[in-house]
Amino acid sequence: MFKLVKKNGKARLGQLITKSGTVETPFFMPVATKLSVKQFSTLDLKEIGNTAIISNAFVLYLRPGDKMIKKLGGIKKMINYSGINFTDSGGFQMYSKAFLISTSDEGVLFKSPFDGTRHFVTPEKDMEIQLNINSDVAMCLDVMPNFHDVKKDEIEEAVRKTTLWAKRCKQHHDKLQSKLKPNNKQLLFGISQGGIHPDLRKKSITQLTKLDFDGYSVGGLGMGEPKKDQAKMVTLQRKVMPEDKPLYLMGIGSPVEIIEAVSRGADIFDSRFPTQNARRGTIFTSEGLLRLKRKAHELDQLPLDPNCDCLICKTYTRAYLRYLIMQKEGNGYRLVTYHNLYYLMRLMERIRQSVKDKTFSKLKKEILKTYKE
RNA sequence: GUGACCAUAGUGUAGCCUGGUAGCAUUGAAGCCUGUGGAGCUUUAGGGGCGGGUUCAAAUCCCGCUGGCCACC
Repeated sequence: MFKLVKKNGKARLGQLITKSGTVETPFFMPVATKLSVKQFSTLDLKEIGNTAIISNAFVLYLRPGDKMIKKLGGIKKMINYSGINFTDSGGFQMYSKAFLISTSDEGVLFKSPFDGTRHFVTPEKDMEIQLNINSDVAMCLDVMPNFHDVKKDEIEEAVRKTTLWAKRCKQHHDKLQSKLKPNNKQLLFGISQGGIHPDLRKKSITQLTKLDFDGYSVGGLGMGEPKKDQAKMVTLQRKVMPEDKPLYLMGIGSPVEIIEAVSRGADIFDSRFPTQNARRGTIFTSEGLLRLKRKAHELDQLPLDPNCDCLICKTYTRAYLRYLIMQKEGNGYRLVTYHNLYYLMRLMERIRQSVKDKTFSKLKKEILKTYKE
């Protein structure tokens, strides 16, 4: 369920309504593959005003097992997080040789990176896993080729398979859901593929929209494609899909790309970008990127971001945080993760507010200027 | 005092026996990171204590000095 509340240009303010509650869009989800944002707790998430996270159905199926999570009452009860939760299908893992063995029209053969055991996952099976886990929003099992070392005809083949599987996901999901009460239903999003080829991408989205999903994701991007092409795919998808459905740009989490995508009608984002960058010393600030590991900050008494009012900026100096990161102290990773996610939460908040106030373009200009070059 | 061992990049080390481009880790510098395998990748900078000998050629073999370390007295 989605309600479009307001628009400013193509930027949208909306509400995503799930069985665990309603959250305002646009929003960003930190990645919690194994039911935990790395170095972060659900208490921290609540404190910074985070409203949604995404975990990974395939990884959870391997450990601790979807049936185990079902016994524990589903994700929501198990981790006691106040926000809503998405699960990714595991399609993204096809990008990783550590997981993928082969795919066929029937499904995908994965190996467990934990113990090497093999698992054949069909679209139907994937839906069952995600329903056992009982996330608020499930994702279709898609086929994600690495478009850097793959020819166009292989991307076309991925689109074909993705559509085929989307159909089977939807049918099986409907069947499983039919037994549930209306206020207890899991949402299901389709995922488009097609790399950065407009014709393939358009074909993919068009086919998906016929299946009537609760939302539509742009998949397969955030892999080093030119920013222009990424933006083009968002524009294209927004144009083809229904306006009263949310557009989820998967895997994108840099401030500039988020605001560019919002300006083209994207509503939902997720990425490891802010958390991974934090751990590696790249900090988001009101003055642009801060490279914390530079020696120039060895004695730096300033906070990470002088204009930030997060607990970390109010408490610690760059010098101390730099030292902790250099020492690879777990606590240091946590502190910088806190700031980067806090920064992104505030950005999303400002985006929503600016759509309300009709000042989105001004905000976009400010963010682009901040991260110029 | 006597004897043994050691001395290589900021730091920690490999090579030495069987002379011939000095390798690795970390640190420094720059960049990358986007539906996360618990912290990665790429590029780059920086070196054989001092003096002498042997040799076409010495981090490598020999002598002395200096410094360290251990044992004994």
